[in-house]
Amino acid sequence: MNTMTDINTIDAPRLDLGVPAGARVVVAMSGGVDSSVTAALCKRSGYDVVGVTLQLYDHGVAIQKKGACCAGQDIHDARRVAEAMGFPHYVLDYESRFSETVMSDFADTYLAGATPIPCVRCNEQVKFKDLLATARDLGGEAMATGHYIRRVMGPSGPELRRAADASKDQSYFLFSTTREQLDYLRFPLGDLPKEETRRIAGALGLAVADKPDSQDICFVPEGKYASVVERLRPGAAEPGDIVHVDGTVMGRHPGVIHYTVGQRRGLGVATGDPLYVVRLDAVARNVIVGPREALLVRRIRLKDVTWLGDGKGEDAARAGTPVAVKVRSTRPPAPAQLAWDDGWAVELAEPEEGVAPGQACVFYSPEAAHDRVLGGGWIAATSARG
RNA sequence: UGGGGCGUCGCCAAGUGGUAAGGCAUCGGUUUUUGGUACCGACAUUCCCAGGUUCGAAUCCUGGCGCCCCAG
Repeated sequence: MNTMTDINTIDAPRLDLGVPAGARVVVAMSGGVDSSVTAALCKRSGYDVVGVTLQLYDHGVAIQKKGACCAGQDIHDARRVAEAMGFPHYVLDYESRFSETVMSDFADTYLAGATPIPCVRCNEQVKFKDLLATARDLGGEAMATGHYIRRVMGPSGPELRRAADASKDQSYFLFSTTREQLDYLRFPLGDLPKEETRRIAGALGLAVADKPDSQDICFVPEGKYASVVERLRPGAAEPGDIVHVDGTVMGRHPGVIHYTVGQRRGLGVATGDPLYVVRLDAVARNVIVGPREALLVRRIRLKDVTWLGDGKGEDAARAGTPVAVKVRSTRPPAPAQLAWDDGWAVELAEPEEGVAPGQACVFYSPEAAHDRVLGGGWIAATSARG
C-alpha cells in the first residue's frame, strides 16, 4: 500500500462528496488525465473507489489516435492508474449501446441536414444513463466524473454551475443532465484549474499526466466525419444543388452531410466574396448559401429542453425570463431571454452567426458571471427576426 | 472571306514599355470534449501561341488560334 502513502503526501485537495465517509464512489474513467486525477482524489479522500471504463467503439483505427478516449490504449491507461492507486477497476463493453445511440444519432442528424453534438449524446445517453445505472448496481453512493463543471447545493437541491476554470468549462456539453442524475453525480475537478489537475497527476506519478487533452469527435479519425456517416449509412448521402439565397443555382455538392450552417470552406464555389452555408434542405438535397449577413440569427426554436432553473420551465419561458445563452461551446454566454412560441424558444439580444440546427442552446444565469447553468435545449429552427 | 471587342492562377480581375495587385476558390496550420466561424501561411519566373521591335514587353508590331457581339 505504498501508493496510498503517495496519495496522502502530495499537495492536493481533500474532497467532501456529501456521502458517508468510506462510502463507495464509482468513478467514470476515460483513460485521460482528468478522470484519472478524479479517481485519485476520491481515493485519497477515503472513499471506496471503483473505477469503470467504457469501451465505446472499435479500437482498430482509433487506437493510435491522439486525443481520443474510451478505446484501445486509453483503457489500458485507466487500468494502470487503478492498479497504481490500488482500487478495483472494470472495463465494460458498451460498444453496441454507443453505436445504437451516439453514433446512430450522429449519422441520422447529419442526414437530416442538422449538425449533431455526439459528446452531449454520449453524456446523456451513455455515461449519465447506462453507466450511471451500472454505478448504482455496483453499490455506489455516487458517481464521479472528470468533467470541468460544478455541482453546488442550493436551496432546492443540487445546482449545475460553470467550472471555476472558465477556459475548461464543459457545461455546454452537460446541459441535458437531469436533476435526478445530478443528485447522484459528483464533479471533483469543477473547482480546479486544468494546470492543477496536471500538477496533481504529475505529483502522483501518473503515466497519463502529460497525455494530450481529448479533442475532435472520439470515433472520427482525422476529422473526416463525413466518411463515418457514409460508413454507417451507406449510400444515404445524395448529391444535390448548391443554391444561392437569391435562387441562383451555383453548383453541385456531394451530399448535405458534408455541410453545416455557417460553414464557408468546402463549397468550391467562387464569387468575389465569401459564401456561407445559410441553410440545409435535406429533403430537396439543397445546400443554400449566401453572404455572411445572411447568417445572422435572432430567434431560436428549441426542442427537448432540460430545465434546471427554479420553478417550472415553461413558466419561465412564457415570462420571457432574462438569461444568457451559448449556441456553441467556444463563446461566452450572451444576453438573451427565454420565449414561448408553441414551444420553447430563445430571443438573442444581439444576433449571432452560424446557429445550426442540431446544436445546443444552453441557458445560463443572467448576472455577469453567468455562473449557474439553467438547462438548455436542442436547436430546432432559427430565424433572423424575433 | 462585313464591322467591332476580347484572350493575365480553378473563377473574377488590376496592370497600356521597366521587371505579374487584389478578391473568391483550393491546400496547410492554429484555435478551451462537437460541427462551423475566425486567424495565420502557401498558391502565375509568367500573362492564348509563334515570330519581331527594344537595354527591357503581359503591355508595341506581324501572323496564327480561340471566344464574344453587331450584321441593315
